[in-house]
Amino acid sequence: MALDAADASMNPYSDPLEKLSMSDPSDRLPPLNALRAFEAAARRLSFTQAAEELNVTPGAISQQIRQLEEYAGTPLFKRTGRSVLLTDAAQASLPLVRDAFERISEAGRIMQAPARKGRVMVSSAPSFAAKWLAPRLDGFHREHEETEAWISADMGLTDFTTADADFAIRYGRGNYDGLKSEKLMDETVLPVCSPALLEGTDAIRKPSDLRHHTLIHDESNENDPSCPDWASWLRARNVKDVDGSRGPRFNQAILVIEAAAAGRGVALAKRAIAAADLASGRLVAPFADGSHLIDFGYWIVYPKGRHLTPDVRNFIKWLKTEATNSEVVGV
Amino acid sequence: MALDAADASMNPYSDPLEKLSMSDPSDRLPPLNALRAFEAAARRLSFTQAAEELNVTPGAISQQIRQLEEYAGTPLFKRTGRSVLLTDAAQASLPLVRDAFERISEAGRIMQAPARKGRVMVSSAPSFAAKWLAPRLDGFHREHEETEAWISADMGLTDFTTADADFAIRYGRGNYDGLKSEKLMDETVLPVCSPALLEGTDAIRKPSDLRHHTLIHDESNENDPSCPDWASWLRARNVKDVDGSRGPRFNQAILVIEAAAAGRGVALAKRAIAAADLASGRLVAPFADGSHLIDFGYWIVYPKGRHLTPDVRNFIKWLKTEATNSEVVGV
DNA sequence: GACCTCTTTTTAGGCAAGCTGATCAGTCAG
DNA sequence: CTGACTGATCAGCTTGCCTAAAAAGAGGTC
Repeated sequence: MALDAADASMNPYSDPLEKLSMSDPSDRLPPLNALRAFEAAARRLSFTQAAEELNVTPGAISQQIRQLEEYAGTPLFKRTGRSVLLTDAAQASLPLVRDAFERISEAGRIMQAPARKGRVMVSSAPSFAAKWLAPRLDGFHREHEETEAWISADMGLTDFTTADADFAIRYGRGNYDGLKSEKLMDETVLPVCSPALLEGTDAIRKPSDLRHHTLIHDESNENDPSCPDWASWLRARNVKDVDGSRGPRFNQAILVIEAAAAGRGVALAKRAIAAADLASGRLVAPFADGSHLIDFGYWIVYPKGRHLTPDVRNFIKWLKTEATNSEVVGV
Repeated sequence: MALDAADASMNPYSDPLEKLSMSDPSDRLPPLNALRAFEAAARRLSFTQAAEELNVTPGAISQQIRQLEEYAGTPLFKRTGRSVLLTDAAQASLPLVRDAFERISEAGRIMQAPARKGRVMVSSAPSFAAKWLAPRLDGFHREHEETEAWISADMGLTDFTTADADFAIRYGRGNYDGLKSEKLMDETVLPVCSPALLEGTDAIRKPSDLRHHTLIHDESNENDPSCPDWASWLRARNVKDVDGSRGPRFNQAILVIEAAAAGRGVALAKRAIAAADLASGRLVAPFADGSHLIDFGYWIVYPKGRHLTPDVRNFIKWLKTEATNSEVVGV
């Protein structure tokens, strides 16, 4: 279908202009590695930080940017000595560059899919991984013998641009920029303690009995205003003669659980994290009505546009079933 | 907002799995240059052709593909000895890769926009460029002194992946895969000849007079069934005693025009290409009702998603005005 | 079945891109 | 002014990438 091959070349205009259409095709695309430096530098607005991110020296970034500016024929950064700013040309092209790299990253994952077959890699907060996820993993493996799950327990937000987890389980409100999230389950907090504390002279039977016991505090909930601390829990139950502020504090849910299980006192613990120990009898919930639903919950999170393999989808499906069961059973 | 920085690391699962999340981030993205080789090889289904396209040897492509396959951990091509086929992994990732490169290409253009300011680069068929576009260009330059137009007269389809024209003017039906097209103007064919042929003993006054003259044929219209040749033109006018098949044939519209202007005979010419010579009196249209509207026309064409600079938009606007004027005036 | 042709692959070797490390230069705070 | 931070530059080295040439397969042909 050479539709306009109709006309041919011998005309007075083709000669002096030929070099335009004949410009070396290899110049058509920007230098790709330079683009990566550009993207990082533009995102951080700092060559130094871009260099750290890409594990090279600032000099390397500087040269890559210069190369790209030679390609563009125009500056991409305004150097102000102390910091760098984007020029209009850079600003205008950046979204496309970023988008392109996201696609390339996703394409890379898809290419690797066959090699990863039978493997699901999940990133999760350590406490949740240890106390909720890990104990259930055998069940998944029994259902899906061909699939092995790799759990990566990470602190902090999972950065999907550098981590290579298939998805993450995050604790929060579910609103994550640029990420798709599906609710896994709600969370509730409730008082828990070692069964030993239900016996003896200071046996715990009602909230006011707490005055004889150590209160263990979980500071990992600072970001969640809906999550009660001991003070507000006691206030809600009209318990006046217990000081809700005393007692040890831990910044990790798992430490709270372990301290309570060791009999050090009564903790206001997350149900999901305490569940396994409640089931085994290592911990007990002394009050029937102690539970308190909070705003934060567990979410299955992955980048928008990510293609999930069948293995991953199976795992997520299983996770949701487990979550539903554990909520129904109250464990 | 370290939402799930709540939990920390000391748990039995973080150790053996740490290497997963800690995998070198530089491995996250596929090797970019290898990706370009992959895209070309996948499109052509041939390493050899991909090598030609990228101006390298087949060996280079082979190595790049191997490198990418090492990254993917799985083959991307099935080598059948005679040709190569895509594996599922390659097939699945290809659309994303292609998309990414389109964005990168577009980003590159945007980066170059400031350097190209004041320049509009148009690709057009040689005949149209010489006979319609070039004569009008002065008018554009008078209206937009700050903008210079560069005309690239190319045979064949403009390949926007290698050419760096801002847009192309194509002759055809306007349906081009993956390209956006806007109608510039229709085309009609009509008999034209040198004014000398209207005088003397064999002066042309009515179609049947053509029997005394040479018929010049334009073979550049083979693809357009709606475009009449001399035989069908004569048949439509019930002229029986003229042999519509005799006479010289040219495969380029501009040669047809020049032959007619030189007095060699009567040509069935495209109005747009003949217009300038008709206006100057170098050519005349011997018959009042000789025109015949055809299906093919002139289209302004550029890749979907291309960002047009103000200069380019001005030029296109001017082109459309010129086209409308020339159609109204019938020139 | 031997041969021919058209592939991709595999080597060794060379060139150039890219990085480093040190130095220079500009900006800003104290 | 000085110290601390930034990016720019340069020489030198490393490494990625390409070429050239030969090799290995797969069809097709005589």
